Amino acid sequence: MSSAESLERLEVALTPQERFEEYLQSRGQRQTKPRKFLVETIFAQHAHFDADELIEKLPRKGEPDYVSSATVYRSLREFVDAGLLNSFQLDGRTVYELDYGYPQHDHLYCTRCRKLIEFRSESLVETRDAAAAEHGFRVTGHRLIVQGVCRECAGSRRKKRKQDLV
Amino acid sequence: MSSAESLERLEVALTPQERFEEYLQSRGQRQTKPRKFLVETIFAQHAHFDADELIEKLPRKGEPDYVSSATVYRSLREFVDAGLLNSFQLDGRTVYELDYGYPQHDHLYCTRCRKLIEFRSESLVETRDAAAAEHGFRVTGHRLIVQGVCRECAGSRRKKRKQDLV
DNA sequence: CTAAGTGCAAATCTTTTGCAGAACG
DNA sequence: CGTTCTGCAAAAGATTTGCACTTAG
Repeated sequence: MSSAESLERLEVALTPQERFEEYLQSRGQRQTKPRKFLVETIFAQHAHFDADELIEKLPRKGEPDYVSSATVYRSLREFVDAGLLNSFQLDGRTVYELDYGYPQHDHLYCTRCRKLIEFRSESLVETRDAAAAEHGFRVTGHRLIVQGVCRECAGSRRKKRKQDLV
Repeated sequence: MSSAESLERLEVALTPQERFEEYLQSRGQRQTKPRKFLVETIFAQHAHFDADELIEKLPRKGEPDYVSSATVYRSLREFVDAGLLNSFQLDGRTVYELDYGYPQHDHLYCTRCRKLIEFRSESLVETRDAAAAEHGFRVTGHRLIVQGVCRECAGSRRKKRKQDLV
């Protein structure tokens, strides 16, 4: 999974597992071994990850607790739906991050080392709402990614690489 | 191509064709019939579009000026590189918009009708830069999409659809 | 001429889906 | 027990790529 400068975790009433259980019950769905195992694995660390990176960390086919990738993909969507995870697109793939128990934030994306840095900005939300209001637009959320070069990469003065995208 | 509330076009010294020609020359690449035709088609209107929508508007196989989709994809990337177009990800696909000759802006995305509304905000950029500065991050650009419901859709009180994503 | 560009078809990559058997409640 | 889930493999959708032929300069 990718490294990332992270924000503090918040106090929450329920554990992710409990919260997910509520979600499942409310929809007549079942608490299963793969789902439990995935929630556990994902919340065992704070990091951004995509489906593939998650699958890499899981037991392989044949080993105990193996989960097929179809189930991984299906579960990730449920977790987003349940409010456990957030997702967004980056360089073509879907990136997930912990949402439940973490404050709303945005990202700085270093195009050199591909690191995602989280940051909070109150005024950003205000500006967003003001702009939306001018268009009679009712905001439900937003996705902001600021591209650039992080402190570390800027320090080690390397020349721009071809991969510095978008 | 999708409808969109649009911003004014700016004054620019070169036409998109000329600008692209410069780009090609600077890299020892060639001005070809397909490339010329694509630039012409794309800049003939202001709209957001993806590769597939563009291909739909082009002549079919067998007709004059037909361009293979491989070439469409290849060219779109060149146009972005050349600064003619901008691109971003939306609902899984790559969306393009005219960049050369248009002011920098962000988007409101209506999750009901899928319309993209452009808006400008000076303070947004300032806020972005301030936040980035706190992390010693050198900004090269950003991508912001504000999700919600546009005036028209909010007016015609329809209930939320399943597709109201992220 | 000859390097760059194009069309075609096949290959990738990521994610989704149909289905038969497994497992919750 | 009746559903809901899962694993498997195949499908799908978007984009890329290898290659032989075409074309711009």
